[in-house]
Amino acid sequence: MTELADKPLRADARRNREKVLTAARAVFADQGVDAQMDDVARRADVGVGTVYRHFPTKDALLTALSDALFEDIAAYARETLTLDDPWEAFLKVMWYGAERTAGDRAFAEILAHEGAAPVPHTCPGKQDLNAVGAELVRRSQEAGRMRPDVMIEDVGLFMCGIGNATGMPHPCPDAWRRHLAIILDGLRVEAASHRLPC
Amino acid sequence: MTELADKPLRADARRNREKVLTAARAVFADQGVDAQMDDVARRADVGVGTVYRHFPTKDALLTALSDALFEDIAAYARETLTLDDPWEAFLKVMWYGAERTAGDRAFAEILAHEGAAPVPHTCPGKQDLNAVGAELVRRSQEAGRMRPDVMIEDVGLFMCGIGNATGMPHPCPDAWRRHLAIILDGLRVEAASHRLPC
Amino acid sequence: MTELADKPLRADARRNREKVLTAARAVFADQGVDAQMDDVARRADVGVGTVYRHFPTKDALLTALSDALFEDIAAYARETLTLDDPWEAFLKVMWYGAERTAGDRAFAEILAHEGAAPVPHTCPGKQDLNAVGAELVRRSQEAGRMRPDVMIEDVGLFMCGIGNATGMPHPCPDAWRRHLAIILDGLRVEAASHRLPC
Amino acid sequence: MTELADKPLRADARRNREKVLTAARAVFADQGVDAQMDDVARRADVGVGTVYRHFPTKDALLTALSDALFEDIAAYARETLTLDDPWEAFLKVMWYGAERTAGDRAFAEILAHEGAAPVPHTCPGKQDLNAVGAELVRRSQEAGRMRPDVMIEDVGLFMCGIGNATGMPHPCPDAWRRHLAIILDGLRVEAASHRLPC
DNA sequence: TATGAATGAGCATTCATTCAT
DNA sequence: GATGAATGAATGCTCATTCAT
Repeated sequence: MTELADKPLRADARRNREKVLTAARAVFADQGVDAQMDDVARRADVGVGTVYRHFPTKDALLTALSDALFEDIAAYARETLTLDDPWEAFLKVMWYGAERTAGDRAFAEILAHEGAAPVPHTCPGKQDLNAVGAELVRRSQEAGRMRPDVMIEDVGLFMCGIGNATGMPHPCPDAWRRHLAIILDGLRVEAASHRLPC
Repeated sequence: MTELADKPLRADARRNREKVLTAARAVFADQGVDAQMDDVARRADVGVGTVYRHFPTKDALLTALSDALFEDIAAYARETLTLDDPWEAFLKVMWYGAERTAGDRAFAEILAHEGAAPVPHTCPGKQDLNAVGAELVRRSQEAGRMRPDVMIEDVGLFMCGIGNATGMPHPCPDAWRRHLAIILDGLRVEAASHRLPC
Repeated sequence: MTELADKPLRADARRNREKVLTAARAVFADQGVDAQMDDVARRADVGVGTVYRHFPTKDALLTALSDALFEDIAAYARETLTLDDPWEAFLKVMWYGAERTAGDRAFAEILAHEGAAPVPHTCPGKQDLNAVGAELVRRSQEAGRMRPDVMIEDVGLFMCGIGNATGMPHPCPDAWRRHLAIILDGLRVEAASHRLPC
Repeated sequence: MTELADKPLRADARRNREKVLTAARAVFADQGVDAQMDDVARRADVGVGTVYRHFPTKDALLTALSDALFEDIAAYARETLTLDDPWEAFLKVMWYGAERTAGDRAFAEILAHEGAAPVPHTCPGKQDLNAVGAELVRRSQEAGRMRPDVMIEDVGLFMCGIGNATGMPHPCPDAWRRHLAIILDGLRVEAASHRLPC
């Protein structure tokens, strides 16, 4: 009953939590948000009850997963802040984020339905990524490489588009790469033909 | 006994069919493909049976809705073929199509999940739009206005991205317009910084 | 509005009633009692409304059909009453009735579920057949050809058994003929090994 | 940790499975195959979900029920193989099987619609019963007690007939016993007046 | 009067979540 | 704590019957 007595248990619990998260990541990435909690449990080789012990609802699990992914991209982005060329840094982050998004069907779906999404707009990972992203955008614009009328919020739109482009019929494998390449070209100062609306 | 004689009956049915289509358009546009048939019926102010009389399955209804939208955009596109400037024509079609897509959550979802979609790849409206779209792309490229490495299939990706971007949190209303503007700038010959991958 | 004025209409109506009955006979004989009223209407080449004008419910239609079949068998049976040999007469009726039953899936099903059947026990055709059948049984027993412990009510059981035997897997086509042949042999005086129970 | 250790859980599930089976037996025996899954659940005093946990579809439940009944009769039949008199053995099995069939409306219906039945022709219980039944028939015929032109497949027809005859209006309770008695008399060598058709 | 479109209760099945073991 | 069986509201679809035209 003491805190020490719980420790071994907690280690066990943490291990289980990891098993659940890993399984959930695989299952949702593969089948999208409509995958079933039972599938997650089966893949984690635990009972559903255990999944629910760690994540009280399916939405909570999806949120944890998404937040971790946002956090991961944010961490990557933070590292690029040390690079000399902010535009190159921005490009790297976009390619990295798109790669992660394209590989995770549930994440792409969640990005897309942000309106009625299971994941709150304000989860920490997303906030983080927004902050670093904004800095990258600001520096790229200051360096005169990115068109000045782009806002950090626009970037979320790109990601969402990329994610959902996965799986669309297209003669090229990884067609999303073409999608992103065009967008990135459109973001360059040289590309701006008009000022963005709004 | 004349052909006109039985019109009244059909007129009634057609009126109801329109009511169903209108209701379905609203409900699915609003709630996406997971909206319920009962909601459609309720909104149309008819019984579910009536919905099913006109459209034998939910998928059939979704297909009818999507196909009509494809057809509508295709018709618009066909008109622009008479314009002198093919690039301007292409721009107009993109703006029109995006406008339609952005306002219809179900259509955007269907575009996005083309793989396992309820709507067959080969519905006539889609074929139509693809044909006219391809022509617009070809002419724009021949006129030296659109980067030559773009394929008609890429355009579907853009639409899908635009559609799913709707509803994302963004300080601008109609944020998708910014998304599209950037993409269109990225499509110009002047914007191409590298050849597209694949 | 006079009776005469209605006459032509009634002729029309009678013709329609016949069309419906004929179609219903074919449809129910083929698909059993679960066939749909719409199928009957389609086969009769009339609207469902017309079917319902002549027969207020599906059960009423099924009853009319069954009753006509009972009546038909009863008529056949009445003719055999003129034959010299009552046992031969009985045999003829059984073979005739079985033939009709085996060819009509709905009739067989209705015979089988008499308990919760759509058709009232007391429809005239059935009463008729019972009366003539009872006479045939009585005479056969008086002539010393049929075992004396058989009751007319037993005969209904045989028919039901025959009807439902149709369609069972069996190496012989018309396997029900074997079924009936055995039953008829079992009904002969010579066959009785014990008195029947009850 | 021993095999016995997780028995309690399984015991609980098995108890529920039994409850479902018992309820289903009663409900389907009473109302036939058209009885509803909700009724089964209500009668078993469990949620529908529980019924579906143990039997994935209604057909699977019906199959389990039928197969168990076939198996039960087959077991009974196997015991009679040790008796000296094969004809007596055959009679016992027929009476036993008929008793079981007469009390189960769904089973009788399934026997009758073998063609389009929910239960596969090849369920183990049925195969079993067929095998033992064929042996009983063969021995009865070798012993010169059963008419030689009877086939094992004919026996299925009798059962079906018996089962469906239940519930028909008849002055005797258990009228099917008279039906069976007559059939069995018809199967004796002495009863054969002609060779069976086909 | 005939038509067939409209109705809606009914039914098999699914799946997020709870809870007894 | 972990397990997985139990729960039951929800959902797509059917079909006997009604009723406006």
